[in-house]
Amino acid sequence: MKRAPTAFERKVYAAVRRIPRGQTRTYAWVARQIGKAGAARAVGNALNRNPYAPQVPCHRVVRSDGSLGGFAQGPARKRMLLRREGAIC
DNA sequence: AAGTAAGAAATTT
DNA sequence: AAATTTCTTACTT
Repeated sequence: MKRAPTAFERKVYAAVRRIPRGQTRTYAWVARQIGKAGAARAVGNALNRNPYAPQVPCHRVVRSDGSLGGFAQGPARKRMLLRREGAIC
């Protein structure tokens, strides 16, 4: 299972990593930061295969509606992390 | 290389 | 809420 991190993934990780603790961003927001507005889905894909799990706070990325959407580790995990950061509380 | 399948979204009606 | 659209990666041929 070797996958080479592409430029797209790299940008996604960088953008998500920039998210300050206690705040959430939307997939569209990240997609726009990397210059691929509209690729929100692709962003989710990159996070799903994120080889930088502890580096990339994918749990800080939520949908535009404020819903958690999906999560590789489970939505419960995301909810807990966000609650701890006070992002949704 | 080309085509197909799937993925955690967003937008529009 | 349902249907449609859009982007990228991975697998298969």
